[in-house]
Amino acid sequence: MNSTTQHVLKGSLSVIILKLLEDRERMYGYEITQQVKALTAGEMAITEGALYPALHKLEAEGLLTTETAVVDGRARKYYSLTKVGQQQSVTRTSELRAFMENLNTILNLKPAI
Amino acid sequence: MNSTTQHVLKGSLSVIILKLLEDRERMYGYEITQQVKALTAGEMAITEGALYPALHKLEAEGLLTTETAVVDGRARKYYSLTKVGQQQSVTRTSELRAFMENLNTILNLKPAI
DNA sequence: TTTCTATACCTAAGATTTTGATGTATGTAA
DNA sequence: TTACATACATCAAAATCTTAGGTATAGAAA
Repeated sequence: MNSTTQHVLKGSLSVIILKLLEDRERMYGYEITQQVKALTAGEMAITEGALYPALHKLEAEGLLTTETAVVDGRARKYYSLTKVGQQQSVTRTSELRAFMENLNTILNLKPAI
Repeated sequence: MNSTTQHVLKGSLSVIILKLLEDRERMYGYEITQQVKALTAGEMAITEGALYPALHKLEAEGLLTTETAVVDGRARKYYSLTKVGQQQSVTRTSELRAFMENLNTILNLKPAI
């Protein structure tokens, strides 16, 4: 993962989490890290030190709920969207899209040279 | 400016600066803040507290050079890309584009519902 | 004349957030 | 029995931004 990706990823982490949960309904932390890697052919990686605090924050804000389960002898903590979380997912996703359009305007500037 | 934009903007600030300088060759700080507002119809705003430290950092890294001038009685500090800065602008811009493609893959996931 | 707004630079304390390391524990394959 | 993948989590240090403030000129408005 290059450093540009690393920096921009920070700001979009919570939106990515919300959107993945919109798609899957129910995911656990480790699964999220693997899913992001899979969807981006390894170009994006979410570290655990960033992921878990972000999940806990979203939970504290009331956007996620959790339920724990033991699967194959290992504990898993499943996260899913609350009603507010679903609304926020829609809102923030469209905000992120709008941001990307603006960013594209800048990236597509033709040099005066 | 919404909070999603605010968060994602952080990570892309330096690339935006580099790209604007690729387009314009020579800009001063205040001009950069105004140009970003203009290009994004006011949806993005770069605060001075973020901009100036970022410019100084890029200069310290050797990507930008400066020259000062007095225009209409006011001091201006013009920034322009060094050779390394030009290369980095190309590199980081393409990294940012790649990031956006990956992000789009995630944002375009269809909910299982 | 004074005040406000726009232009133009900048810093600094505090807040937020991430990195990178570390810790715990189980299952499986070599 | 060693190593790796799975699975949770925390924490000190580092990085970075926000918010607020400071300095200064020019022009317009009151």
